[in-house]
Amino acid sequence: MSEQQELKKGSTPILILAVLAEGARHGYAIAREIERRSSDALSVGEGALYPALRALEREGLVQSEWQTQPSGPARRVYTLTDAGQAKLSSQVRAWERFSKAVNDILSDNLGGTPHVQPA
Amino acid sequence: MSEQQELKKGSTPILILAVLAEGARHGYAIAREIERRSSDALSVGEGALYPALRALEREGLVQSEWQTQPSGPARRVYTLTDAGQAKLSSQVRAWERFSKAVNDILSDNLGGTPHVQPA
DNA sequence: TTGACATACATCAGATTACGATGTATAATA
DNA sequence: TATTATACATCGTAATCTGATGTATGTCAA
Repeated sequence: MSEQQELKKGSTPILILAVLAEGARHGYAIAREIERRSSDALSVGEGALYPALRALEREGLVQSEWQTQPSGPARRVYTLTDAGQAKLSSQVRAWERFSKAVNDILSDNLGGTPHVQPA
Repeated sequence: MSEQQELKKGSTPILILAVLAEGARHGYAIAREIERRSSDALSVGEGALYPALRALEREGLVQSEWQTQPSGPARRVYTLTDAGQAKLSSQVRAWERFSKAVNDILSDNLGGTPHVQPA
């Protein structure tokens, strides 16, 4: 499947990778960070988050390690791998192409700058 | 489900509505138009197109009518309803919010203008 | 005339994904 | 004591996409 079609189906993995690019985090913190950075416009439910994290680890894009705390439950902390960083880069490019394509199709409804039609 | 979460799952309906906003078209022509207007960046396969059209009609967002041709197979021509036009408008706004939110999360990987951090 | 290709509809199995609920457990706060 | 927040995880259900397959018609080239 092409990366653009992956994006069409689910944006969760790219959002997780983007958050992890800033540094290692545990699952719950990733979800909160996605909400914070999108001003609560996006949220990844736990039923989507944990399966997605396991899939990313299975694909070698993230690594995880249990971390105990002096207080509170243990956390599984995720780190972006080199492969994950590379995947993020190509996914970001795919997102740019995808969102441009959608904007092109919606352009007449967006009220933006009119497009120049190729001859 | 919120409209933004609908977008996360599937962009096909909004693309179809946007094409139909320009005028009535039959299914096959809708698919070709989506490819054309996105410069082949997006395509809706037939296995996604026809079920999506039927769903849109079930929801009252489009209407269809069989049209015979002097030559070639009959076509089912779809027209946007008033409800469909209204839905398109709100979906376009939802798309703008959604893509902005994704861009906010990806911002550090996009190389665009840096964001001002709120105090 | 045969085959390939484009048009045009439609359905199906299989896979993926998301949602919402539920469950476990710890700790702080009211 | 009850609620809320943290933090993990799984499950059933629903929705959706892909790719394949099927039916037909029409055109065009070999």
